Amino acid sequence: MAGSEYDSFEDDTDEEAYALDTGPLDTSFRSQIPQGRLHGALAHKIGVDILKGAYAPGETLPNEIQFSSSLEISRSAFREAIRILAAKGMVESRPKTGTRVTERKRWNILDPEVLKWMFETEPGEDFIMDLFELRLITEPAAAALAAQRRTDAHLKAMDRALIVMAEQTLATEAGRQADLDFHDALIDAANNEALASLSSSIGAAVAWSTRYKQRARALDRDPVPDHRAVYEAIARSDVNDARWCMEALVRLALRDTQRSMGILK
Amino acid sequence: MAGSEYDSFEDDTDEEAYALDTGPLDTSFRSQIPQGRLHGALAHKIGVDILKGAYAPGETLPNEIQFSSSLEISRSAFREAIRILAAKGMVESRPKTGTRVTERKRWNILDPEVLKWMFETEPGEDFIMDLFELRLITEPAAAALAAQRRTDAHLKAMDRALIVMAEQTLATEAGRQADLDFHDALIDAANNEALASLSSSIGAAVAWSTRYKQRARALDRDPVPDHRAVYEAIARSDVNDARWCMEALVRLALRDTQRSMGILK
DNA sequence: TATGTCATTTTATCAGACAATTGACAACAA
DNA sequence: TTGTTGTCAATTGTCTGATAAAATGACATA
Repeated sequence: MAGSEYDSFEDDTDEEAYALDTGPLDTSFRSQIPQGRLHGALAHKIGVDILKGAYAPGETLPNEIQFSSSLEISRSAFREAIRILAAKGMVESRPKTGTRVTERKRWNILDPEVLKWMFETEPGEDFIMDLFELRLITEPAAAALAAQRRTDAHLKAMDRALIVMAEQTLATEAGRQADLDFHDALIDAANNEALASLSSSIGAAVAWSTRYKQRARALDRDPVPDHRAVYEAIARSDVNDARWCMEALVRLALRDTQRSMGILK
Repeated sequence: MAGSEYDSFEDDTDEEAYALDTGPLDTSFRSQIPQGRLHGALAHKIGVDILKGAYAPGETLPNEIQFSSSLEISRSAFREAIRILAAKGMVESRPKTGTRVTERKRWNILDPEVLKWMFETEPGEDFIMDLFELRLITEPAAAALAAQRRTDAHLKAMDRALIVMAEQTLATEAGRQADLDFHDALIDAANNEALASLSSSIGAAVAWSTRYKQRARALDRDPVPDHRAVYEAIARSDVNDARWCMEALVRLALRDTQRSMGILK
């Protein structure tokens, strides 16, 4: 598993986190150890710029000729990048008028990539609250469904993940992966494709943010007991307790995230 | 408002519903009164084919040269279409290996376009159940939040929409629009951007399906009383009742959808 | 005032070339 | 045998430059 280095969800290296913001018209995204394809890297860059507000909704981008040549990139690669952003609802193109940023309401902010870009831009507190409020709605419900529908295989997978988490902690890549594995197994147990899509999008984005978390300060709290409690409730098929324990878990995660982002002191 | 005819979410005309399925390698999408851009139409076509299972996950599509020339389309337009699908997690390209359909688990099925494509393919009962199960989780929660946070302006907008619904019914475009307006106002009242994104994606797709619904058989049930009950609870700031009424509303919508799709007799 | 025509701007599409990546396999070495 | 290295070929990726089509806004006309 562990994601082929080569897919549309480009694996960002840590270098990127240290990249200087040189404004919307630089070409640094090119020299930054050009990971992945040009169109993907460019979509990423413009997407993040839009999320940062460098281009406001309603604003039209420079036209293809100007923009692509100012970025020293071919029109085709540029257009493919724009196509990606349009597919995520962030821009809209039409002849004569040009390509303009759509109103924020229409952005697919639950798209995994958009969500990841969001967390790269140090999103506002209100957005983080919205996201966790949504998690607070869906995750406990998912846990409740999992408690009803889980099989022994699901329990086994969750248990395995918890063991790895316990010995690796979230400071290691393996530990974070185990955390994801736990949630994946839980979502799989809930047996709802739509819920799974939503949950894995958000989960991945939040997990991504924990990398910054860990960088900022080592977490003092041990995450295993909360997870274990959820596991036990699901193992007992205790629907209400599963719901409740998961709610507690998400609330703790929220606090950790707020703390790491300086919202709580 | 009412969506410019000219955006990446191409407005499909009714003609399309009558288009014959001529298999994956035809070029009919071109002559079908070519609505919108070629890349969008092609992404639509291939996307729907993937959802229908014409291309299975893991399968690699014909290479760019072959595929684009068999469709009598330029490579650039073809590539832009593929870029769109990749942005939605449905395919993955790499040199030498080609472009292959990704595993279903990675598709962004909550993307508004993907969802719309899904409903065009007469999705399976299990998918519809998953989707309504998710609505059953999120919509009552949204109604509860709306009951806490609504302003008089929200109430006014909802009331206006209900009046239009009452006099137009869901058989007219204006009536369906009023239905959407009601839910938009409700979601706006809930004041959660992430929840709004999710809810409007699903809501739009389901509303889209009601067009087929109406075509199949006129709905006997009057939808206004259920909506009115939700409205009143929100107006009273009665959180629990708002949640409960919305749950009832979604359950009724589920029954209608099942009925129209022949799942219930 | 309303309507139709037309020029202009911009994206959309096309064609064809070359570059870069990578998977497969052969050749070779330890 | 086993692992390493190198070569080849297939495919996507990128570039260039040209032409088509769409939509806006100005302008003429009724």
